[in-house]
Amino acid sequence: MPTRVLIADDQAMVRAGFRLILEGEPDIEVVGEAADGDQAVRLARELRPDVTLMDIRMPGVDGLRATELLAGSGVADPLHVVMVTTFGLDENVHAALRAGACGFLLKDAGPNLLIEAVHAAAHGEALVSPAITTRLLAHYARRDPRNVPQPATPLTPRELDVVKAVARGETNDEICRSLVVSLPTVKTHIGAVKRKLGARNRTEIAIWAWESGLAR
Amino acid sequence: MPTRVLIADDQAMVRAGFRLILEGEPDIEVVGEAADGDQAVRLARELRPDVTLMDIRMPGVDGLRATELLAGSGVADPLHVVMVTTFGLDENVHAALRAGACGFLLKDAGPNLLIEAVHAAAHGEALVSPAITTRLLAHYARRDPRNVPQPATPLTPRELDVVKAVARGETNDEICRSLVVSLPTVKTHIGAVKRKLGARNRTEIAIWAWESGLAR
DNA sequence: CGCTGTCTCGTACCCAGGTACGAACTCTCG
DNA sequence: CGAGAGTTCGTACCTGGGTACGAGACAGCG
Repeated sequence: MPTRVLIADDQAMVRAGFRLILEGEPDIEVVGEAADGDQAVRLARELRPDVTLMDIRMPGVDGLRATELLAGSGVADPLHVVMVTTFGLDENVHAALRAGACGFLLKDAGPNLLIEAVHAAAHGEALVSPAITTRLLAHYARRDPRNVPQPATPLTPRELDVVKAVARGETNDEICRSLVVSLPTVKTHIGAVKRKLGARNRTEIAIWAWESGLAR
Repeated sequence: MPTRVLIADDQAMVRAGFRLILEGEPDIEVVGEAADGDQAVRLARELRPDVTLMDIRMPGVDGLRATELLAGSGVADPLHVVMVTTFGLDENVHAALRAGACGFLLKDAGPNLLIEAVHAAAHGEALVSPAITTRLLAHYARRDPRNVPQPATPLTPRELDVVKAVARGETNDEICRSLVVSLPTVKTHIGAVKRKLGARNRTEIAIWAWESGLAR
């Protein structure tokens, strides 16, 4: 059975273009079109498409809000919305993800990516425009735990325990209770960790834990 | 002028498949094939392709190492390597990005994505397989600063300054010097911040700063 | 004008955090 | 078995962090 797609965009020409591209595919079927967010939500509830192509900028209820509404109302569960927009502003990407979108395309992406994005979304996977992916990767790489300096002598298991506790903001007293040891023991461990990491206080230990991906 | 592509994969069938797919495109030209990492590096230096499709698993020098070598030797500047692999293990993605890769494809991706990935890489952009993108996005969304509870009463500019300093691991003494105020002032501000954030100590302030995206 | 909020500084006190020893016990490993 | 590493605990001491006051200077605002 084909993937059923709903197209939501305020420009009729864009909708027609999308429909033309998608209907060239045998396993994709366009089941409806919406011209604004309100209509998109209503049609999604009625038609239950597998995938919704949603423009961000639309009159009245915009694409982000519409996606939030769909996510909130339990329709389309799980939600397979591919956001489509002309500009790839970071805030939009953030907002789209938060709204539960599954994919993010720029309109200059070309037909192939559109088709692939629909296929991916149908499986619950996500395809993101290359231009945006580049920034996403930069974001990912910058926070690469491997870029964080590792201690010369590795931390022992017990020391890792106290580091995690410190990174949760626990006091020494809380740590000694959660690890079921005495207070001097906690202090000993923290002292060792400080020496190994070159940290000057517990806050620097917490920072290291976050940067290195220990705390999450 | 067409995009010149080098294919590096130890399996002849895979290379032939890639070549077939890519040569169907008018603006893509396959200029060479390599069967291992060593050969890939030598050919890349010699042929100067616009884009290199690089398998991760290859005998001898693997794709990751080869990419590192290319990045280090100044060849292909900027580096346009699309990693190709059968499995999308997180560590591979991480390592590939660190090595300077520009794109990451699973071999089950289909011809369209391969072509689009080459086009994207030629422009310095990145295309990532949907299956991997999904995890990448989860990573991105989980650290969304908007998910962090914001204080009821907003922090004043000066308070934000001390929060940032705390999140850098500075002591009160260092803060009062870097902000050019007295020590009691710093303590006053930190006290106010603690009340507003509901933090019990400076470490929790630092944690909040990292979660909310203030500290980077 | 007086009110309010912010930023600033001071003094005094308390305690959690950090340092510096020493010393058991339990492992593993050569 | 002896050596070393890791974990545990103790005691003593000092400093930095945190709290509780009060108060002056300055800005914007009704």
